[in-house]
Amino acid sequence: MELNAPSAALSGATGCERRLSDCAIRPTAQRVRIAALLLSAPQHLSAEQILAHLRSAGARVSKATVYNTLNLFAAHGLIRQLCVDGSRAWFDSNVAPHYHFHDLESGALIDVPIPAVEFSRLPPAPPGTEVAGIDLVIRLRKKM
Amino acid sequence: MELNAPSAALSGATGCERRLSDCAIRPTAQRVRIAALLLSAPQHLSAEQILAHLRSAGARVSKATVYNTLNLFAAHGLIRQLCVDGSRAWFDSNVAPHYHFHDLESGALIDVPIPAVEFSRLPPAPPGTEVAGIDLVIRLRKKM
DNA sequence: TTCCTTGCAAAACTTTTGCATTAAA
DNA sequence: TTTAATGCAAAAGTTTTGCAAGGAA
Repeated sequence: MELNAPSAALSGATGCERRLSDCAIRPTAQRVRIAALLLSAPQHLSAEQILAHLRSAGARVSKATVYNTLNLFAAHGLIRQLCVDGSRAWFDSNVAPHYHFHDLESGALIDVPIPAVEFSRLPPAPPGTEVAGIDLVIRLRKKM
Repeated sequence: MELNAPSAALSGATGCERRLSDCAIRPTAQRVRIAALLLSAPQHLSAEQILAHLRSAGARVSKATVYNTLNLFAAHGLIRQLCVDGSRAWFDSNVAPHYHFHDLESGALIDVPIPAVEFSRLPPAPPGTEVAGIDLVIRLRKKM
Protein backbone atom coordinates (compact mmCIF):
# COMPACT_ATOMS: atom_id res chain seq x y z
CA MET A 1 0.00 0.00 0.00
CA GLU A 2 3.02 2.22 -0.28
CA LEU A 3 3.81 4.15 -3.41
CA ASN A 4 4.59 1.68 -6.09
CA ALA A 5 3.48 3.27 -9.31
CA PRO A 6 5.69 2.50 -12.29
CA SER A 7 6.89 6.10 -12.30
CA ALA A 8 8.17 5.72 -8.77
CA ALA A 9 9.81 2.39 -9.39
CA LEU A 10 13.01 3.15 -7.57
CA SER A 11 11.74 5.37 -4.82
CA GLY A 12 8.71 3.42 -3.62
CA ALA A 13 8.80 0.67 -1.07
CA THR A 14 9.77 -2.05 -3.50
CA GLY A 15 12.60 -0.06 -4.98
CA CYS A 16 13.83 0.68 -1.49
CA GLU A 17 13.84 -2.98 -0.58
CA ARG A 18 16.18 -3.55 -3.50
CA ARG A 19 18.48 -0.76 -2.44
CA LEU A 20 18.66 -2.15 1.08
CA SER A 21 19.24 -5.72 -0.04
CA ASP A 22 21.98 -4.50 -2.33
CA CYS A 23 23.75 -3.13 0.73
CA ALA A 24 23.22 -6.34 2.67
CA ILE A 25 20.79 -4.50 4.92
CA ARG A 26 17.87 -6.68 5.89
CA PRO A 27 14.78 -4.88 4.58
CA THR A 28 12.58 -4.87 7.65
CA ALA A 29 9.29 -3.00 7.67
CA GLN A 30 10.71 -0.05 9.61
CA ARG A 31 13.82 0.25 7.49
CA VAL A 32 11.83 0.15 4.28
CA ARG A 33 9.49 2.85 5.54
CA ILE A 34 12.36 5.08 6.55
CA ALA A 35 14.10 4.47 3.25
CA ALA A 36 10.90 5.11 1.29
CA LEU A 37 10.48 8.43 3.07
CA LEU A 38 14.04 9.65 2.98
CA LEU A 39 15.32 8.22 -0.28
CA SER A 40 12.29 9.20 -2.36
CA ALA A 41 13.93 12.49 -3.30
CA PRO A 42 16.98 14.59 -2.45
CA GLN A 43 16.13 16.14 0.89
CA HIS A 44 17.35 16.97 4.36
CA LEU A 45 15.47 15.56 7.33
CA SER A 46 16.14 15.27 11.04
CA ALA A 47 15.58 12.11 13.03
CA GLU A 48 12.65 13.71 14.82
CA GLN A 49 11.04 14.76 11.54
CA ILE A 50 11.31 11.22 10.22
CA LEU A 51 9.81 9.80 13.37
CA ALA A 52 6.91 12.25 13.22
CA HIS A 53 6.28 11.57 9.52
CA LEU A 54 6.19 7.83 10.00
CA ARG A 55 3.98 7.93 13.05
CA SER A 56 1.50 10.32 11.51
CA ALA A 57 1.37 7.90 8.58
CA GLY A 58 0.32 5.21 11.01
CA ALA A 59 3.59 3.33 11.30
CA ARG A 60 4.74 1.79 14.53
CA VAL A 61 8.35 2.91 14.93
CA SER A 62 10.44 3.76 17.93
CA LYS A 63 12.86 6.62 18.24
CA ALA A 64 15.70 4.18 18.86
CA THR A 65 14.98 2.39 15.62
CA VAL A 66 14.97 5.63 13.68
CA TYR A 67 18.39 6.53 15.04
CA ASN A 68 19.74 3.02 14.60
CA THR A 69 18.47 2.93 11.04
CA LEU A 70 19.82 6.34 10.10
CA ASN A 71 23.23 5.44 11.47
CA LEU A 72 23.10 2.15 9.63
CA PHE A 73 22.15 3.83 6.36
CA ALA A 74 24.89 6.39 6.81
CA ALA A 75 27.48 3.69 7.53
CA HIS A 76 26.53 2.05 4.24
CA GLY A 77 26.67 5.28 2.29
CA LEU A 78 22.95 5.38 1.55
CA ILE A 79 22.62 8.76 3.25
CA ARG A 80 24.96 11.38 4.61
CA GLN A 81 24.87 13.04 8.00
CA LEU A 82 25.31 16.79 7.96
CA CYS A 83 26.53 19.15 10.66
CA VAL A 84 25.22 22.57 9.72
CA ASP A 85 23.96 24.09 12.91
CA GLY A 86 24.86 22.75 16.30
CA SER A 87 21.29 21.93 17.24
CA ARG A 88 20.87 18.50 15.67
CA ALA A 89 21.99 16.24 12.87
CA TRP A 90 20.49 16.47 9.41
CA PHE A 91 20.33 13.47 7.13
CA ASP A 92 20.85 14.11 3.45
CA SER A 93 19.54 11.58 0.97
CA ASN A 94 21.77 13.04 -1.71
CA VAL A 95 25.06 11.21 -1.30
CA ALA A 96 26.59 12.53 -4.48
CA PRO A 97 29.22 15.18 -3.72
CA HIS A 98 27.66 18.60 -3.35
CA TYR A 99 27.63 21.67 -1.12
CA HIS A 100 24.92 23.60 0.71
CA PHE A 101 23.27 26.93 1.12
CA HIS A 102 22.06 27.44 4.68
CA ASP A 103 19.35 30.02 5.22
CA LEU A 104 20.10 31.46 8.64
CA GLU A 105 16.58 32.77 9.05
CA SER A 106 14.51 29.74 8.13
CA GLY A 107 17.14 27.09 8.74
CA ALA A 108 16.47 25.71 5.27
CA LEU A 109 19.16 23.74 3.48
CA ILE A 110 19.52 23.99 -0.29
CA ASP A 111 21.82 21.82 -2.34
CA VAL A 112 24.58 23.49 -4.32
CA PRO A 113 25.77 21.28 -7.18
CA ILE A 114 29.47 20.70 -7.55
CA PRO A 115 29.86 22.59 -10.86
CA ALA A 116 28.46 25.74 -9.22
CA VAL A 117 31.66 26.01 -7.19
CA GLU A 118 35.15 26.07 -8.55
CA PHE A 119 38.31 26.27 -6.51
CA SER A 120 41.28 27.86 -8.23
CA ARG A 121 43.41 27.29 -5.17
CA LEU A 122 43.29 24.89 -2.26
CA PRO A 123 45.85 24.41 0.49
CA PRO A 124 47.95 21.23 0.44
CA ALA A 125 46.94 18.66 3.02
CA PRO A 126 49.32 18.59 5.99
CA PRO A 127 52.11 15.97 5.81
CA GLY A 128 50.89 12.43 6.34
CA THR A 129 47.30 13.32 5.54
CA GLU A 130 45.14 13.55 2.48
CA VAL A 131 41.85 15.25 1.77
CA ALA A 132 38.92 12.99 2.56
CA GLY A 133 36.26 15.49 1.59
CA ILE A 134 35.30 19.13 1.50
CA ASP A 135 32.27 20.52 3.26
CA LEU A 136 31.15 23.92 2.09
CA VAL A 137 28.26 25.78 3.67
CA ILE A 138 27.23 29.14 2.28
CA ARG A 139 25.23 30.98 4.93
CA LEU A 140 22.41 33.16 3.66
CA ARG A 141 20.69 36.09 5.25
CA LYS A 142 17.77 38.15 4.02
CA LYS A 143 18.92 40.75 1.52
CA MET A 144 18.67 44.28 2.90
CA MET B 1 48.87 37.61 39.81
CA GLU B 2 47.88 36.68 36.27
CA LEU B 3 50.25 37.01 33.32
CA ASN B 4 51.03 40.63 32.84
CA ALA B 5 54.49 40.73 31.40
CA PRO B 6 55.07 43.48 28.87
CA SER B 7 55.38 40.88 26.12
CA ALA B 8 51.91 39.56 26.90
CA ALA B 9 50.32 42.96 27.17
CA LEU B 10 47.25 42.15 25.14
CA SER B 11 46.71 38.53 26.03
CA GLY B 12 47.19 38.56 29.79
CA ALA B 13 44.49 39.32 32.27
CA THR B 14 44.86 43.08 32.08
CA GLY B 15 44.77 43.12 28.31
CA CYS B 16 41.67 40.98 28.43
CA GLU B 17 39.96 43.35 30.81
CA ARG B 18 40.48 46.07 28.23
CA ARG B 19 39.07 43.95 25.45
CA LEU B 20 35.99 43.17 27.53
CA SER B 21 35.44 46.76 28.62
CA ASP B 22 35.76 47.83 25.01
CA CYS B 23 32.80 45.60 24.21
CA ALA B 24 30.81 46.91 27.17
CA ILE B 25 31.21 43.53 28.83
CA ARG B 26 31.67 43.86 32.56
CA PRO B 27 35.07 42.29 33.28
CA THR B 28 34.22 39.98 36.14
CA ALA B 29 36.78 37.56 37.50
CA GLN B 30 35.32 34.58 35.65
CA ARG B 31 35.02 36.39 32.36
CA VAL B 32 38.56 37.67 32.55
CA ARG B 33 39.87 34.18 33.27
CA ILE B 34 37.95 32.69 30.38
CA ALA B 35 39.11 35.47 28.08
CA ALA B 36 42.72 35.12 29.25
CA LEU B 37 42.60 31.42 28.48
CA LEU B 38 40.78 31.51 25.18
CA LEU B 39 41.98 34.77 23.68
CA SER B 40 45.65 34.29 24.49
CA ALA B 41 46.24 32.66 21.11
CA PRO B 42 44.29 31.42 18.11
CA GLN B 43 42.82 28.13 19.24
CA HIS B 44 39.75 25.92 19.33
CA LEU B 45 38.36 24.88 22.69
CA SER B 46 35.16 23.28 23.89
CA ALA B 47 33.16 24.53 26.86
CA GLU B 48 34.13 21.46 28.84
CA GLN B 49 37.82 21.96 28.09
CA ILE B 50 37.64 25.54 29.28
CA LEU B 51 35.87 24.52 32.46
CA ALA B 52 38.47 21.85 33.16
CA HIS B 53 41.39 24.21 32.46
CA LEU B 54 40.05 26.89 34.77
CA ARG B 55 39.23 24.51 37.58
CA SER B 56 42.56 22.74 37.46
CA ALA B 57 44.11 26.21 37.66
CA GLY B 58 42.26 26.72 40.92
CA ALA B 59 39.48 28.99 39.67
CA ARG B 60 35.97 28.78 41.01
CA VAL B 61 33.73 28.70 37.94
CA SER B 62 30.48 26.98 37.19
CA LYS B 63 29.52 25.24 33.99
CA ALA B 64 26.62 27.65 33.53
CA THR B 65 28.95 30.62 33.69
CA VAL B 66 31.27 29.11 31.11
CA TYR B 67 28.39 28.64 28.70
CA ASN B 68 26.90 32.04 29.46
CA THR B 69 30.27 33.67 28.95
CA LEU B 70 31.06 31.87 25.73
CA ASN B 71 27.68 32.82 24.30
CA LEU B 72 28.20 36.38 25.43
CA PHE B 73 31.64 36.58 23.85
CA ALA B 74 30.31 35.09 20.64
CA ALA B 75 27.44 37.56 20.54
CA HIS B 76 29.98 40.38 20.79
CA GLY B 77 32.20 38.93 18.09
CA LEU B 78 35.09 38.18 20.44
CA ILE B 79 35.00 34.51 19.54
CA ARG B 80 33.27 32.37 16.97
CA GLN B 81 31.31 29.19 17.53
CA LEU B 82 32.09 26.36 15.13
CA CYS B 83 30.03 23.37 14.08
CA VAL B 84 32.48 20.84 12.76
CA ASP B 85 31.38 17.54 14.16
CA GLY B 86 27.97 16.96 15.62
CA SER B 87 29.29 16.11 19.05
CA ARG B 88 29.72 19.55 20.59
CA ALA B 89 30.44 23.20 19.85
CA TRP B 90 33.96 24.47 19.41
CA PHE B 91 34.89 28.02 20.23
CA ASP B 92 37.42 29.67 17.97
CA SER B 93 39.38 32.65 19.28
CA ASN B 94 40.34 33.60 15.75
CA VAL B 95 37.47 35.75 14.54
CA ALA B 96 39.19 36.88 11.37
CA PRO B 97 37.71 35.12 8.34
CA HIS B 98 39.36 31.78 7.75
CA TYR B 99 38.63 28.12 7.02
CA HIS B 100 39.53 24.83 8.67
CA PHE B 101 41.19 21.51 8.22
CA HIS B 102 39.50 18.84 10.31
CA ASP B 103 41.53 15.73 11.08
CA LEU B 104 38.98 12.94 11.15
CA GLU B 105 41.22 10.69 13.17
CA SER B 106 42.34 12.98 15.95
CA GLY B 107 39.51 15.49 15.75
CA ALA B 108 42.08 18.29 15.54
CA LEU B 109 41.16 21.58 13.93
CA ILE B 110 43.74 23.54 11.97
CA ASP B 111 43.18 27.03 10.64
CA VAL B 112 43.37 27.58 6.90
CA PRO B 113 44.08 31.21 6.06
CA ILE B 114 41.85 32.92 3.54
CA PRO B 115 44.55 33.35 0.86
CA ALA B 116 45.12 29.58 0.81
CA VAL B 117 41.71 29.16 -0.81
CA GLU B 118 40.53 30.84 -3.95
CA PHE B 119 37.11 30.45 -5.49
CA SER B 120 36.96 30.98 -9.23
CA ARG B 121 33.23 30.34 -9.20
CA LEU B 122 30.51 30.60 -6.60
CA PRO B 123 26.77 30.20 -7.05
CA PRO B 124 24.60 33.30 -6.87
CA ALA B 125 22.65 33.64 -3.66
CA PRO B 126 18.96 32.72 -4.11
CA PRO B 127 16.61 35.68 -4.79
CA GLY B 128 15.98 37.85 -1.76
CA THR B 129 19.07 36.57 0.04
CA GLU B 130 22.71 37.45 0.22
CA VAL B 131 25.77 35.58 1.40
CA ALA B 132 26.40 36.11 5.10
CA GLY B 133 29.48 33.93 5.25
CA ILE B 134 31.17 30.84 3.92
CA ASP B 135 32.20 27.93 6.09
CA LEU B 136 34.70 25.58 4.55
CA VAL B 137 35.88 22.44 6.30
CA ILE B 138 38.49 20.25 4.61
CA ARG B 139 38.33 16.79 6.16
CA LEU B 140 41.62 14.98 6.49
CA ARG B 141 42.39 11.31 6.79
CA LYS B 142 45.68 9.53 7.26
CA LYS B 143 47.51 9.18 3.98
CA MET B 144 47.64 5.57 2.81
C1' DT C 1 16.48 -22.65 16.89
C1' DT C 2 19.44 -19.02 16.12
C1' DC C 3 20.40 -14.57 15.02
C1' DC C 4 18.96 -10.04 14.17
C1' DT C 5 15.78 -6.21 14.93
C1' DT C 6 12.49 -3.67 17.56
C1' DG C 7 10.47 -1.02 21.32
C1' DC C 8 10.66 0.92 25.57
C1' DA C 9 12.81 3.16 29.13
C1' DA C 10 16.66 4.77 31.01
C1' DA C 11 21.11 6.67 30.50
C1' DA C 12 24.54 9.73 28.57
C1' DC C 13 25.78 14.17 26.87
C1' DT C 14 25.70 18.85 25.77
C1' DT C 15 23.50 23.10 26.61
C1' DT C 16 19.99 26.06 28.84
C1' DT C 17 17.26 27.88 32.62
C1' DG C 18 15.34 29.22 37.35
C1' DC C 19 16.44 31.10 41.41
C1' DA C 20 18.77 32.34 45.59
C1' DT C 21 23.29 34.30 46.61
C1' DT C 22 27.15 37.18 45.57
C1' DA C 23 29.75 40.62 43.44
C1' DA C 24 30.27 44.85 40.74
C1' DA C 25 29.23 49.81 39.74
C1' DT D 1 21.82 50.61 46.81
C1' DT D 2 20.71 48.96 42.63
C1' DT D 3 21.73 46.13 39.00
C1' DA D 4 23.95 42.42 36.93
C1' DA D 5 26.60 37.95 37.25
C1' DT D 6 27.44 33.58 39.53
C1' DG D 7 26.71 28.88 41.21
C1' DC D 8 24.03 25.13 41.81
C1' DA D 9 20.79 22.00 40.52
C1' DA D 10 17.36 20.85 37.67
C1' DA D 11 15.46 20.86 33.13
C1' DA D 12 15.56 20.46 28.23
C1' DG D 13 17.01 18.47 23.92
C1' DT D 14 19.38 15.10 21.15
C1' DT D 15 21.39 10.67 20.71
C1' DT D 16 22.83 6.16 22.60
C1' DT D 17 22.33 1.92 25.12
C1' DG D 18 20.55 -2.25 27.78
C1' DC D 19 17.47 -5.61 27.69
C1' DA D 20 13.31 -8.24 27.09
C1' DA D 21 10.18 -9.37 23.47
C1' DG D 22 9.23 -10.17 18.70
C1' DG D 23 10.31 -11.49 13.85
C1' DA D 24 13.05 -13.36 10.02
C1' DA D 25 15.85 -17.07 8.19
